[in-house]
This record gives sequence, structure tokens and C-alpha cells, in this order.
Amino acid sequence: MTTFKDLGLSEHVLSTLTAMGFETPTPIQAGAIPLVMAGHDLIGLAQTGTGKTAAFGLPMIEKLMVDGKRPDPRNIRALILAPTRELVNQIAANLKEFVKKTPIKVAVVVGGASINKQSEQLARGVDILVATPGRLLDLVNRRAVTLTQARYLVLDEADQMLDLGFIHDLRKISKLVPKNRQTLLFSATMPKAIAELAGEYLSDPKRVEVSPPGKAADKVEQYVHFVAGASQKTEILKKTMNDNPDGRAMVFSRTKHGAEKLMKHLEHVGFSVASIHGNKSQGQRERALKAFRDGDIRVLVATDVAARGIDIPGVTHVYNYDLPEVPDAYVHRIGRTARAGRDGIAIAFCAPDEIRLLRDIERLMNIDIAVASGEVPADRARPKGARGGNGARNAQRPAGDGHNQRRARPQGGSDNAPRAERTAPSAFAGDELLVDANGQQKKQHRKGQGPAATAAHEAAVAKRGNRNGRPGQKQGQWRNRGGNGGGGNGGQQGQRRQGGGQRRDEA
DNA sequence: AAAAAAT
Repeated sequence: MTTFKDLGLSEHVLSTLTAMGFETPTPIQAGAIPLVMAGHDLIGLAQTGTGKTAAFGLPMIEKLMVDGKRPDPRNIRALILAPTRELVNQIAANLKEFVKKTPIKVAVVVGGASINKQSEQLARGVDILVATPGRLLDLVNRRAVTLTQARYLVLDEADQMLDLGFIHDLRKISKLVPKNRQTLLFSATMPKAIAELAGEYLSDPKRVEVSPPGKAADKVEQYVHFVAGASQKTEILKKTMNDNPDGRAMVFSRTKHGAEKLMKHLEHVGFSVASIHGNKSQGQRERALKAFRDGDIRVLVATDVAARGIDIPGVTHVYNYDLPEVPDAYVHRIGRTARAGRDGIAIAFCAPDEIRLLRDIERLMNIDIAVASGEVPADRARPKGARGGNGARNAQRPAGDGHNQRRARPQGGSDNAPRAERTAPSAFAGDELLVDANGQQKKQHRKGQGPAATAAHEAAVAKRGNRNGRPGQKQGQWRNRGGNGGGGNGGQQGQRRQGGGQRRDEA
């Protein structure tokens, strides 16, 4: 088996990894590290949760060490761009762990934080700068930083950067970094625009793809409640959370306003909750995330600012309080659970005006999400032939759709089935690159899922709560606690060695 | 149509 040693990393970095509990590289690490070490440009097709940060961070640190230079003031040696402030902070936190025993300096540049402090830090010399594009350009314009010595450029979550309209900023930044550089691009999906971006900024890139994308979402047990409206969503949400007192939940809302309103309500009825969205100050966002990560609060109500990449160990439930307008976002949201080899449950609420969105999601993922409760709307069924002549699919549904419970994924032993037999990564199959001979097989496999009873759902939910819950925690943990009653960091510790190099998936 | 990101 491949070890980090085999990948050409120095003793220095290796000893840090050992101290951190890393032994076995994840697939993307095993694939990418040697290529980066060899100096290639790289396209990494990988979701968050695959160990991306280490995949580019470790070899980059290694090469910076070998170069042996010290950074000039205001002149960085490596630049990492990511779409949200939270992601930037998370990447930097990981890198800071990796460079602990080295003289390499890592700094963060994001909006919403003191620009003067960032400026001062850059003046003291920074090797690796992790940034959101807007603030970086701001600092460049103020001459607080120059990119002319940046020999490494990483574009993380490139698809989201494009979605968020960062393309213009990326163009500006690309003109400021030297031509003679190594560029690494990571993206969960490979739409045309990303391929074009890669063609523009990468030279003769190698490609690393973690098999099969969408796997994280695969491990998530998914259910949908058909509801009449928001108040019913809230009632079911509260009941389900109370039924799972050991759980940790992320609740996604479509709007910032909606997220805030829901958070206030949950707080009012006694849940230990915070919210995170674009109307919150950066300080508030970071405090909310930290409190949730530390286990001080059990529920985080969020907009899609937190849908991608955010890595919080031990999230047991993801609630889609509102279904997202963009079906991709659903996949990213539910990917906040079932991380680091754990299980997870995703519960969606579907109001009458959201059925179209549910259909889009089910079509994208090529699954039928199991119905947990509610009247199944007549127009839920996808039109025949909507999926390329696979009209037979509907015929696979249980006769008498009146009690229309279906599983989103196989149960039990099927998890151990060969990868090709497992559920399809179709959320990411929009591009031709991922469509392979297995695609059809996977679809077949899915189609075969029989009906599942609500009782099974309840049992699974109950069981899941235990399996995922942190040992020793009592009922009522959703409620506000007086002090930090011993929850603390236990979860994170407990995860430490899990799955070798994957124990914290973004690390 | 909403969200994020520079102020």
C-alpha cells in the first residue's frame, strides 16, 4: 500500500504527518502528490472531503522548503484561492498544521476582517497566502502585496468560483502571477467553463480524479417529507431533532432572511443554535462555525455559504429546510454529513411549490428519495423519457404508489459491494468525462431498490442517532447548556485516527 | 431566483 513516504516527502513533513495521525494517503493525495512534486500542472477532480488540501499543500510545502528562500516583504511565494471566507480559513488552518515544524509562513486574506492586520502580516513576509479573490485584489491595489514571485497557484473549488462570478477577478489575478509557475486547479465538477479555464491557465496539465465523485453523497441516507408549507417544515424539523438528541444538525435555508428567522425561532423554543449566512459579519460567521465545530451548539442554520467544503466532523443530520434552486447545491449540502467514513442522514422538506426542485435533484442524482411522510404529490413522478429513454424506471416503482416509500440507497451489506456496483455519482455526471461503462450498471442497480417502510426509516433514524452520537452524551443535548458540559472536543478526538490519512477529510 | 464576494 502507498504510504506518504512513498510519495517523496521529506522527513520533516513526514514527522509532522505522523504526529497528526496521518499514515495512508487518500486517493487524491496518492495521485496528486507525486505529480505536483514532479512540477506538473494539475486538474484535480475531487469534492471536498477527499483530502484535497493535503494533496496540494504537502508537496507545495515540500517544494518551498527545497527552494529554501525566505519570502521578501509583501512578496508571496504561493497563492491559494478559494470561493468563501470559511473555506479559506479552513484551508489555512490545515496548512498551518502542516508547516508547524518548518519556517514556512501561512497567512489568510479575506474580506470582512481587518485589512490593516493583513497588510502588516504581508509586510513581515508570507510564503503561502490563502485568499478570497476580492480582498486579495484590494490588497494588490494598495500595494500591500505583489504576486510576481508566486511560483505556485492553486484554484480550489473552481466551479464554485465561477458560479459566484469570480471569473473577472481570476483573470486579473492571473495577470499578476508569473507565467513561470505551477498551477493546480481543483473542482468537484468539470463543466465546459472549467475546462476552458483550465485550458487558459494551465499548461499541459495532468489529471487526477477521485473515483467516483458523488461517493460522499452516496453514503447519506436520504428522506423527504412532503409538507403543506413552512410551519409544517418547522414542526417536523423540531420533532426530528428532538428524537435525535445526540445529533448535530445543519439546516439549510434558501434565503438569508429565512435562515435568520428560523434560527431565531429555534432559539426561542430552546434549541442550541446559531446561523451562518452572508448578512452576518465575518466575526459572527466564524464564531458560529467554531461553536458548532466545538459542539457548543448542536444546530447550525445556514444558507449555501456553508453548503460546500465546510468540514465539520460529526454532523449527523442535514436538513434541507428549503430545497435549493440549483440541484447541485443539494449534493453539496448533504455532503456536510457522512464525512470521514461516518454515516449521515439528509432530510428534505418539499412544499408544493418545490416539487419541481425535488424532481431536478432526483434526476440529477438518479435516485428516488425515500418518502418519510406526507402526501406524495401526483406530479412528483418525473415525466417518462425525461432521462434519456429510461422510461422503464417508473415501472420499477412499487405498484400502488399510495404508500410510496422508497429508499434513496441500498441498506446494509450493499455498502460493501464493489464500487462499480454502487450508486451512481450522477450529480457529477453532467460532463462526458465521468460517463463510463459503469453508468448504466449503476442505474440498473438503483432501479432495483424496493419500497421501504416508514418504520424502517424511523428505526434507521433512531439507530443512526446512536451510532453517530458521541458516546456519553445524554438526552436533551439540543438544549442550551449552562457550561461546556464535557461535550467539548471529544468528537474530534474520537475521529483522529479513523481511516488513516482520511481521518479529517480536508486535512 | 439566491447567494457569495471588496468597501
